[in-house]
Amino acid sequence: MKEIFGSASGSPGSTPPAALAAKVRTLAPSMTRSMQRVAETVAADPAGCAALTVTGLAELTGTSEATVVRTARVLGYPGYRDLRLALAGLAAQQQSGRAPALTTDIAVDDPIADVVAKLAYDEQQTLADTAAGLDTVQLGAAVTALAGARRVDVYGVGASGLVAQDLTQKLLRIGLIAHAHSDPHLAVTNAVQLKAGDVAIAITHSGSTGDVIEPLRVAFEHGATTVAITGRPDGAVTQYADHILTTSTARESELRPAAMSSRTSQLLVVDCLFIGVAQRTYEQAAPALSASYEALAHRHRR
Amino acid sequence: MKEIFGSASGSPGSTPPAALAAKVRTLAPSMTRSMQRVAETVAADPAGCAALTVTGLAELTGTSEATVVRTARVLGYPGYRDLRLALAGLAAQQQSGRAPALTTDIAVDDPIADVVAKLAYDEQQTLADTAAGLDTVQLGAAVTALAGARRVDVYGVGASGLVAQDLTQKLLRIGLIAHAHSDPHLAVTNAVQLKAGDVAIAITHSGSTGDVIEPLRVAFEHGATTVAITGRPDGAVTQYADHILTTSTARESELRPAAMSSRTSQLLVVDCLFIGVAQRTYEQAAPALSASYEALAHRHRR
DNA sequence: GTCACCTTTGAAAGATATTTTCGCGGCGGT
DNA sequence: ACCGCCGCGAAAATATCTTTCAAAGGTGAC
Repeated sequence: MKEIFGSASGSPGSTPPAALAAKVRTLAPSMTRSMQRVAETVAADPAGCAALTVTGLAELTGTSEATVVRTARVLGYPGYRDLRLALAGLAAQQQSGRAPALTTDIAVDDPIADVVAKLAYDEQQTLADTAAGLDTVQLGAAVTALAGARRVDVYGVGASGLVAQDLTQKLLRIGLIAHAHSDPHLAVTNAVQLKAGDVAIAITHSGSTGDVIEPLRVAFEHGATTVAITGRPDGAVTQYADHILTTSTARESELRPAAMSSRTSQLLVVDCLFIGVAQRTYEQAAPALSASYEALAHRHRR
Repeated sequence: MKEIFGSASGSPGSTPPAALAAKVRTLAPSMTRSMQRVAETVAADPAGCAALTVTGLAELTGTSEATVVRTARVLGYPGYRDLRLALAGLAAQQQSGRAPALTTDIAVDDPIADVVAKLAYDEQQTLADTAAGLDTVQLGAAVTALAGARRVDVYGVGASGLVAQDLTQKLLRIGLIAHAHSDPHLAVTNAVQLKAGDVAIAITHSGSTGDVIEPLRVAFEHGATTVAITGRPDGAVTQYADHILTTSTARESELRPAAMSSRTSQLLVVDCLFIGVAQRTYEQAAPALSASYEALAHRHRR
C-alpha cells in the first residue's frame, strides 16, 4: 500500500513546488554522482522531464530507475510519481509566467496561433475598458426608458447595423416591440411615428454617421426618449441623445479595422441594456425567454 | 486575464493545460452521466483530484476506473495519467496567482454596476476559453481554403445569423465573394451552385440546427470545402465539415441565455478567420481595406 | 405492453509504471 | 593485498493504469 497523501484537498501543506532549482543546489552536495545527474536534468527542464516515466528519465540520465526514485526521495517527495506531478505544476507555472508579450500589433507574418492570442487579448482589453468607462447612471436611465417603452427603434448601419439587430432580437425575446433599421430612409420614415414613451437608439462608432443621426434627430424632435451608443461622446449624434452610452476603442491597425473592437464594445453595452431590461421586467421576461427557447427546440436534429 | 500559452517549448503536442473548465463545459453534453460526474469533480477541484489515483477518483465519484479513463479520453488526454499531470499543472497555476473573481451569477436584483462588471468578466472569460480551445491547425486549414476560394457561402440562423453576416461583411471588404444566408431554402438553393474550390461555412452553437446543417450537407456533397463553427464538436453538423472550429460555452443562467456567450465566442473565431485571410492575401486585402474606408468617409458629418 | 437493440457501466483481466530488493563491483582503510 | 562499506543497477514485487467483456439499463418500434 503506497501512496499516502493527506486527505485535505487543496492543502498547501506540502512543499511549495517553486524553488526546485534552489533545492537541487542545496541538496546536491549530499547526493551521489548519479543522483546529481538526475537532479540537474530535472531542474534544467521540468517540463520535459514531467513527460517522462521513471524508465525514460533513467535512460536519459544514463542511470537506473532506482536512482531516479532515490533522487526523488532526497528532493522531498514520497516517490517519483509525486516528483513528476510537482514537475508538471512547475512547468505550467513557468509557462504562464512568461505570457504577456502580446502587446505587439498583429503583423502580416504572425503565425496563426499568435493571431488568436493577440485578438483574444485585445478584445478582452476592449471589454475591460468598456466596462470601466460605462456610465452606470446613464445606463440605468436608458434601461428605465426601455423597460417602459411602448416601442423601440434601433438605428445602425454597417457593422453597427448587426449590433442593432442583435439588440432588437434580444428585446423581442422578452416581449418588447423593437425594430432595427439599417435603411436610412425607412429609419426616418419610421422615426416620424415615434412619440413620448417610445425609445430610439442610435449606434455609431464614429458618432458622426449621418444615416444614423438623422433618424435619431427626428425621433428626438417627436418627443421619443433617445439613446446614443457611440465611441465619441462629443460626436454629432449626442446632440439629439437624452442618454449617452460610451463605447471604448482599441488602437486599430492596418489588419485590424476599428470596426472590430468597436463591435465588441457595442455588444457589451447592448448586453447590459438587455439584462437590465430583463431584470426590470422579470415577471414578463422570464416566461418569454423560456417560451422562445421551447419554440425552437424542434429545429434541432438528433 | 487567463493563460495564453506561448510557443510551448519542450512539451510535445499535448493539450495546453488551460481552460479545463471550459473544455468540460463544451464536452459535457456529449458525455454520459457518470462521465459528467467525473468531469465535474475534476473541474471543481483540480488540485484535489491530482492527488488521487484512478481508483481513488473512481471511488470518490462513485464510478469505476474504466469510466474515469474514458472521461480522460474525452477531455483529450491519452489516459488518466496525462489528465492527472495536466491537473497538477492547473492546480499549481491556480495557487500561484489568481484573482478570486466574481463567480456569482447575475441575479434579478443585482445593481446595474454589478451587471456590467459580471457581464464583462464573463465575456472576457469566454474569449480566453475560446482562444485556448481553438485548434490552430483546423483554423489554418480553414484560412487556406478561404484565401483561395472562388466563392464563400456562410450559413447561420438566429443569433448565429448575425455572426454569419459579420463574417461576410468583412470578407467582402477584402475582396472575397461572400454571401450570408439565413433563409434555409435560399441557402440550399445556393449551396447547389457550389463546387470544388468554393467554401461553405456553417455557424451553429448547438451543432444540430437543421436549417444550417442542410445547406452545409449540400455544399459538402457538391465538393465545396466545408467549415463548421460550433460549440458542439460532436454535433450533427460536423459530419459534413472538413474543418471544425470549436467555440466555447459559458455557463448560462436564466437571465443570461447561452446565445450571448456563444456569440462572443463565434465572433472571435470569425475575426481570427478574417485576419488570417487578410494576412494570406495581404497584397490584395490592404488596398481593398483602405478603399472601403475611403468610400465611407463622406457619410460622416463634421 | 413487449421485444429487440443500443448505450452505458463496472468487474476483472491484462499491460505499464513504480518501488523495492538484492547483490555486484569499486574504493579507501588497514 | 584483504576487508568492509557505499553507490549502483538488474530484476522481482507491487501499485497503478488500461482494456476487455458481459450485464444492467434505457429507448424506440411494433
